[in-house]
Amino acid sequence: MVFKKRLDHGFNGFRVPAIPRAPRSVRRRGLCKKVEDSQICAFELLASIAGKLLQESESSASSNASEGNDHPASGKGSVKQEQQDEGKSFKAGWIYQGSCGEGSFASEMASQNNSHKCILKEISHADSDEVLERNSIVNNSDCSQKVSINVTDFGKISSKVEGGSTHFGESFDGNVNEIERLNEFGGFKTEGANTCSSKDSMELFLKSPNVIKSDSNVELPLCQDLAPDTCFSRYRNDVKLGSRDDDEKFSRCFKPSTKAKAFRSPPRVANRRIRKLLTSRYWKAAPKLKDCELSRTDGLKQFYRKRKPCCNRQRDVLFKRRKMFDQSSVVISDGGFSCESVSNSPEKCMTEDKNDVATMLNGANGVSSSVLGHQAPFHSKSSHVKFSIKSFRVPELFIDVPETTTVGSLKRTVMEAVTAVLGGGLRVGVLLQGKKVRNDNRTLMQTGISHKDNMDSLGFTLEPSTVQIPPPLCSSDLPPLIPCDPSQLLTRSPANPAVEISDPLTDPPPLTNLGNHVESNDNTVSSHIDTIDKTEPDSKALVALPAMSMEALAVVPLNEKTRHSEIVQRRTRRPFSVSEVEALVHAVEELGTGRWRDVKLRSFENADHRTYVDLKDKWKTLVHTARISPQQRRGEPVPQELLDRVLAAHSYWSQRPVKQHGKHQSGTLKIMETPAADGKGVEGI
DNA sequence: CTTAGGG
DNA sequence: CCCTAAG
Repeated sequence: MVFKKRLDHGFNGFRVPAIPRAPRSVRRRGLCKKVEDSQICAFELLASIAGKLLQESESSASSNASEGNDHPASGKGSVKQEQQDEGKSFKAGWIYQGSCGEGSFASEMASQNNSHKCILKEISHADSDEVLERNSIVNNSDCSQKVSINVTDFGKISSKVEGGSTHFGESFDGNVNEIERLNEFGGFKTEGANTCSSKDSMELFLKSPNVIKSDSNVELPLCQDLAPDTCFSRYRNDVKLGSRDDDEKFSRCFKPSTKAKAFRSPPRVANRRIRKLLTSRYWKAAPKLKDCELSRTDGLKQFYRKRKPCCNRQRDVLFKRRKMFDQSSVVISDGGFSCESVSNSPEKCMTEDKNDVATMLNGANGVSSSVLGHQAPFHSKSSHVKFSIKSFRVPELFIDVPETTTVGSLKRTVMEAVTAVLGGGLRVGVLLQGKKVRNDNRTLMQTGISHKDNMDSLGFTLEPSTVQIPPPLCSSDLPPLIPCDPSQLLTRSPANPAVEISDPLTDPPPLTNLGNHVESNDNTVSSHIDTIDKTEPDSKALVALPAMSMEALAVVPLNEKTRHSEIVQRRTRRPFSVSEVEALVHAVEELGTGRWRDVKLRSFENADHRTYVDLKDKWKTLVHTARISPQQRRGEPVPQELLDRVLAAHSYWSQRPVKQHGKHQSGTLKIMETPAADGKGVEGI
């Protein structure tokens, strides 16, 4: 059974801006081909589901009153109660669903490989149908085969056909167990969660018809209509990172959010603009964190310290958060959920991690919902950081269903998976300038998150909270389960940086909290599995857009820059893949050296992490590499052919300065397939 | 903001 | 990759 690598698909809650990702590493290429269609569908499904969840949460948010009721992750017993108690409260609902979903999901996966009951009523037809059809297309040959749909953090989905015997279920099972064993997956109790719970949860969802329908309708269309294949292909495209075709397709798929970059001419600025637009545009769809007020350092720390008992702590947090929400301000702890676990007693954290997660989710939802309600109040206190989170990406999901399954069951399965992930297996990551901020104990100020600075670079991610297992899974041929999301993508690459980046100085002692493990795992995973595209850190998950009017922050802090120096982290190292090199070489062949910006635009438009300076530097190193003996070369070997081209292009362009108009023209490169037709060439003539 | 180079 | 000087 080969598991295809899942493609990353930028997916933020609802059409969201995707973070550009570079093509995956060559290594994974082979694995990644296949059923992309289904992926898309699944993706869509996922998106729709996420949307539903969000909406539901929003709608019901107002109604939640009971704080004490949440025992989110507590597991089995509490599930039903919660359901009843909190069914109305969207937040609770989320949690509950989440945990239930997971459990059910897991259990089902384990127990029934073949059939999934259609607990869920049909949510949306088009989507599922699509998915099934596509799957069937792929798998049509063998009925016994199973179709696996893998939804990554990014929201990308990859489906695979597994040979006759389906192992997915098995493997999944194993994973689940593993997870349980580790306590990583709070809500992942197979036993506790049974179909019933899942059903219930599903019903809960169904109860809010509006949500469901609207979402599915809304979301699916985006991708389905737009050749999904192509969209995905982009990710796989190893050769050209930024090939226009891909971009175009891509953009088509995700019009609104997708890559702002595609649309922006001047990269960053435009990007920001777009972000803002998007933010406003999707305000409703994607819950935002508005007016999140972060109390600074002291406040945060104390805030945490005060709640030691995990359970209580969680509740308190939730409670406070809700409160905050009500006030139209969200409190974001620097540590975030993971942080809590970290700073406090680890063990407890471990066990209750799930709870935390759930809480977190609730908080998020609550936030968004509340945000919607009160956008106005901006308290611009000098020491507060305000921002909004546009949307979150749904973490990777791995879905395995038999071909013979019904659309309805598929939907249900996806729903459950999504619910499970959202409800129990997520943790929040904070990205600053594309880098993961690992140190939970640092204050925002120390981290460099001040209301005045870096707001644009501030991001949040939702990552699978359960980790530890992932690495093995990933590395092994096991299908990437939820935890393993490379993208990490989350971690995907971008995220990875966290590990490297973490500031040695300030980094609090290795708390070895889940969070840390996770991250490290992610890194590991990503390194093994994918490589490229994970971009940023963005990785994965969700993207938080700073779009808010930071300007609103009136007071300028005195210390704004204060700690910046500390923050300054080196960008994570992202070795160029062969495909990237190929793209670079090709671009340079055509454009010549000295036009790095053009090269960037031409071939790396979508690779946010590659700046023209990076490209220039890479070229520099390539030239050097080409000149040294193969034995002296390090890193991923670059095909000699490319190196030859590098030298040829280098020498060619060295002779004809770009600036020169006439001369180079005549000789124009024979070396290159595509002579510089661009600017200079033309001009020269 | 881009380039070009050194570090 | 970073940093910086120079257009």
